[in-house]
Amino acid sequence: MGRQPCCDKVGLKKGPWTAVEDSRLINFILTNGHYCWRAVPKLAGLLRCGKSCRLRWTNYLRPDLKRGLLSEAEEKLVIELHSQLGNRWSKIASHLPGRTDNEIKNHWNTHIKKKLRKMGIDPLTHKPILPAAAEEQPPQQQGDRMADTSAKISSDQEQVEEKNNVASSPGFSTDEVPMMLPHEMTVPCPLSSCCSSSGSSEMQLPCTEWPESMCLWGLDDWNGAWDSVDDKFLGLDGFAQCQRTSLDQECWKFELF
DNA sequence: AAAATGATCAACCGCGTATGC
DNA sequence: GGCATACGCGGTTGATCATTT
Repeated sequence: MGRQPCCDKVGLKKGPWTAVEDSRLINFILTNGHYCWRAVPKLAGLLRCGKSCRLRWTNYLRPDLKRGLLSEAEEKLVIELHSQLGNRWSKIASHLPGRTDNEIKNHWNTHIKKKLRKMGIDPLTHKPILPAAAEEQPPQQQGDRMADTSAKISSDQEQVEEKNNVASSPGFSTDEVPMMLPHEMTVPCPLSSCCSSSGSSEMQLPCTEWPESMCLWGLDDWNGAWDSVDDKFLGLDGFAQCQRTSLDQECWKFELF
């Protein structure tokens, strides 16, 4: 018996997500969390399957995601973890807070593989690949080179872990999105110069441009309007609404209501 | 300036696994 | 134990942008 499709695909939308769809999904999860991905699209008013919603949330919309290229230290940590774990991207991602398995997988295939090959290392086995190079260097030296690389990577891994405080934080697999309630959400600002984490349990949104230009996680056409009189964001179509309550370390705090 | 090629990454697909009945 | 269902994972695709010819 064939496997049932994850959802009724008739009439469901595929392809790139629009800003409106994004905002609907964000608002739904911010206000309700997700107890069942299959139910999310229906309840959020989206013509998508639950799987697509989950992927969009975990890989792009989740507020704790870092954006941008992996740093050199992160790259080396990925290499080290890949040598131990293989293509278990979600496991690897769990060691890099704010990074997704998809992001790491893409980065591996587009950047890291090439780098390793340039270094004469097989990205699959993490061992030297070039027979010519093997002839040029005695085995001991090769081993030393690998040991050096490993040692350097381990050192960098420590730096990354220290930097990200991995040891003390309960890392979770990127697809294992924890149930979060709105009051638990913090939203790192996409503008790097803007925010620093305050540890507040309140929802925080970027301060520099928003609300004037509706700069919310890059959603320039956030579907709603800012009420400058009451300092509130009034959403449309039943979207969640929030109110600016205070300024903390250059980040406005918001409370959903 | 236009076409060809390459690089990047968001999104999809299908399979494996966990869970509940 | 067997089946149905939902979720998670990894491989792959394809659209878009950048670079080269």
